[in-house]
Amino acid sequence: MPILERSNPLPLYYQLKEVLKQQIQAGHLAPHMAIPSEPELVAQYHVSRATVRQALTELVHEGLLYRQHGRGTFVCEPRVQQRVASELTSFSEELRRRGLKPGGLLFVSELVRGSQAVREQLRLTDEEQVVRLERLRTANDEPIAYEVNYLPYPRAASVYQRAKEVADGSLYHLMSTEGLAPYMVEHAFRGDSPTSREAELLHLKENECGMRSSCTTFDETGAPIAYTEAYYPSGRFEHRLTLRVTK
Amino acid sequence: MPILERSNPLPLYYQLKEVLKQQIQAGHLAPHMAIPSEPELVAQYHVSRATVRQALTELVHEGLLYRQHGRGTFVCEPRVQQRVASELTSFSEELRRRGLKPGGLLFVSELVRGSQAVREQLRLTDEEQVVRLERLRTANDEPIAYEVNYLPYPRAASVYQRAKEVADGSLYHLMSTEGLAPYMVEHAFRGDSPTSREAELLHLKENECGMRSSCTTFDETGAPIAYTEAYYPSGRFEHRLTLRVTK
DNA sequence: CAGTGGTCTAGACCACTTC
DNA sequence: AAGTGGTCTAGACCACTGG
Repeated sequence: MPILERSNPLPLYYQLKEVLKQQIQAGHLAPHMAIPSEPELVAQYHVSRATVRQALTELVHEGLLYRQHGRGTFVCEPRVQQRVASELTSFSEELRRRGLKPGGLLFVSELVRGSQAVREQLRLTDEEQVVRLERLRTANDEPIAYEVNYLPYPRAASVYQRAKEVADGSLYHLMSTEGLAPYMVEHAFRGDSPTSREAELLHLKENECGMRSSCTTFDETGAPIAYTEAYYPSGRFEHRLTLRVTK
Repeated sequence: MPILERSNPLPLYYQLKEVLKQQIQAGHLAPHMAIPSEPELVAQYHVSRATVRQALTELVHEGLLYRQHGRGTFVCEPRVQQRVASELTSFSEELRRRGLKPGGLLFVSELVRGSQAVREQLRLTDEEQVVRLERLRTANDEPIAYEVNYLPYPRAASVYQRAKEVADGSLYHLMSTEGLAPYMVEHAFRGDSPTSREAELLHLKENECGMRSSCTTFDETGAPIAYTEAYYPSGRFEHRLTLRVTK
């Protein structure tokens, strides 16, 4: 049983969370098994019950544990653990998880005024411009999606300068390192036919149909930090999203 | 300033949450405005700081507030509040929000063995059957989606008996009242062409394309409680989902 | 009944922001 | 320096579950 380090700058509840996470991943705490009760954890790790409860409450929110009043605290199924943990993963990570090799081409990275729809979504003032990234995504070197990202300019200046890094990588990850951390996204999906440019880049026949998605990303304060439009031709990629119910 | 009732069976932190929610909705606490500090709330409502923090922490999780260390606690934008609150809404509610009149026809409600895909998703044993509901959804009396729901039978027996109620209503709501509360859903979307039955019911031309979705619903323990397949023809409905980033 | 998680208190010290 | 939220303690009583 590991001991929590009081000299460690990381909070005790956070250290306890990490210990429990590792025990779950290592299989010492199996799905649907009760973990030690709160008083037991208090005794084992020499912390107060409030600290134990803070650790457990956060693990419940992260989908690793569930509680039952009067019975105990239990380990969630791996299926739930993974899905809740992956509520927002990058496209490339998702491809790797499905055993595909992610790749991509960055066609354009430019500063433009943007269409009215884009300006509305990003709530720009009259003077502001947008960073526009145009990407062709590939899986095992086959084109599977055409994607255009828009970011509000003065705020995303540093992302613009590092735009070349996102050709086959994660825009969300780059944004997070530059002070534009996604907090919430709204996705919209609909069946649609491709534009001529999409048909060309994705090697589609005239009437081949697919799916179009729009996605607006917000930071913690509710400010829009990205707007993305993408086209997925039929049969090459399935978009998967995990939601939890807020009661 | 309302006073919390100690004789009320509802917990103090819960009463405080409700008071703050009402003040936000009534506009007494405007977006991006700081709410009273934690010590101020302690004094105003005569509760301990731990109680105040429990109320605030839950409101942060629900997307109504955000905290900034050293600065204060602030009200989220209505846009964020609404979207986070609607992480899983019923189809009919969603239509009403968009100003459309929801409706529907229940074609079939039956007990069947189910395809292998369905049986795998619901993790059925060899003896178990599934409840199958087949629905045509309408908005303003126009068909907009064809949907088939599967529920694991012995568990969903009471839902099966009340199946007629869900023709134009919410299956999730009915399930919740019958001990099958959704905790997590996994949605998958892809562009696709309609089957002949879908084309007929939705009045589609041969090559008209649309979107197909599959959705598996789980309860708190990770047990699958529903599996849904749906087809949305192009141009009639846009599927919107809100996600929050778990860090 | 004993054991579990749910609620609550009255303190304390710290890290961060602002002035 | 003053005020904010972040962490932590050592208790207490309650509601729910199980044998």
